[in-house]
Amino acid sequence: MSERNAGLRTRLVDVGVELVTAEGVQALSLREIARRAGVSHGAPRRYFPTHLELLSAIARRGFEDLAARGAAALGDGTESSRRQVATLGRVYLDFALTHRGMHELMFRHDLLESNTLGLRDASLPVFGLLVDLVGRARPDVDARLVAGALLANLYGIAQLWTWGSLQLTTGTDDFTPLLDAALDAHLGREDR
Amino acid sequence: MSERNAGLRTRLVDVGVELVTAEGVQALSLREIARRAGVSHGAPRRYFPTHLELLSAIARRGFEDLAARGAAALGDGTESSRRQVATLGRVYLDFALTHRGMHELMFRHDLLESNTLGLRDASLPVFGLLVDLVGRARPDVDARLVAGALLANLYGIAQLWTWGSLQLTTGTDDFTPLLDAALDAHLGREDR
DNA sequence: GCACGTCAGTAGACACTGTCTACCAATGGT
DNA sequence: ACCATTGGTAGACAGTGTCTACTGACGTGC
Repeated sequence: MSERNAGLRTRLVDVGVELVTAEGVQALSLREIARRAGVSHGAPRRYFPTHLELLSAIARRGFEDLAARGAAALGDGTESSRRQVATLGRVYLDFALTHRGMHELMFRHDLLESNTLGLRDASLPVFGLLVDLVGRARPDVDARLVAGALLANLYGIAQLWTWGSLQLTTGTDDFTPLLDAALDAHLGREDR
Repeated sequence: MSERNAGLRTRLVDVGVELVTAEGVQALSLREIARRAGVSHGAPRRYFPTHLELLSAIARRGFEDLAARGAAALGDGTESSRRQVATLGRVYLDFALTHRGMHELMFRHDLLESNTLGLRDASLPVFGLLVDLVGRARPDVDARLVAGALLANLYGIAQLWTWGSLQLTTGTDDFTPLLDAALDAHLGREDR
């Protein structure tokens, strides 16, 4: 515990990340976070004028974490762009399913202050990279359109899967077939 | 207003449907619904033991509404299965974007009592029909898998579009290109 | 050395939420 | 005429986010 008193601002976000990871979004009440940080319920207001801004700061950690995992998985980027998109998709789905609370928070737009500059800054480059890779993998189509459709597909799979709506119909408890189906659909089936 | 006193049970659901349509999910507090129905805040408890069960009943109306619109749009089903899936997709996206509050509620699993029998009963047949049509349109693949992936794609498009995350990147304010991209991707491009 | 203003956090109030419990008034059956 | 069940009221309770008044501590200027 070196950051026992590392500034209340970051400590609140730390507590929030732990809390949403361990207990989910509904546990992220302002007063509970303050309690676990060992301060009064009015203290967070000094750094986060509203509850939503604190939640946005916590979600921002999620996007940064996801981006870091993506970058780590891509490595030096020597693989084909097609395979790079595949690994990005797998990293995203893995993240969404192992950090369900955080993933839910990251896309609960009613809980986030979307004009929080940091949020867009942390989430946009991921999408930019995806557009770039898709454009390289399929030079024949509108990359932004296909990337958008693919992103929507991945997000939808993540959501329906966490709700269990797809295990019943697909039969397995492995989302790989779904992921491959989406990648094949949007990028075409080639090397595998 | 013939149903001025049509039984509190259905009146509460009516009020909820109006409310979520007009003001969104966050307006659906138990006490506000009771207020607008002209009863005390404890009255709903007689018919809906918990808030979630009332919300589930409201969401059920959404699924029934959506299913009715789908059936009406399909007509007698003389078109090709490929085109039938296309119309279903368009009906769904239209519904999601013109009834944003209701659509959000329908997929807010943290607000719904999933073991509410009526909910699964109202939402499953829609998916069953989709699997059936996909199987007819693409007999060469696992229909349940492709239908699941397509459904996830449509849901993701609906969500990202309502958040405005896709208008920026695709340029237009018409979701048709995205819908067509998803359909072409999962069902193959043929008649158009 | 001392007043002064700023900063960080406390404590309490307010309106609102969902749930629970005690009560009450009507209604219909025997 | 009595009684029990039904359908709804009213108040309490713990919890929430926000707002405001207040309290110390700290550094700076004089």
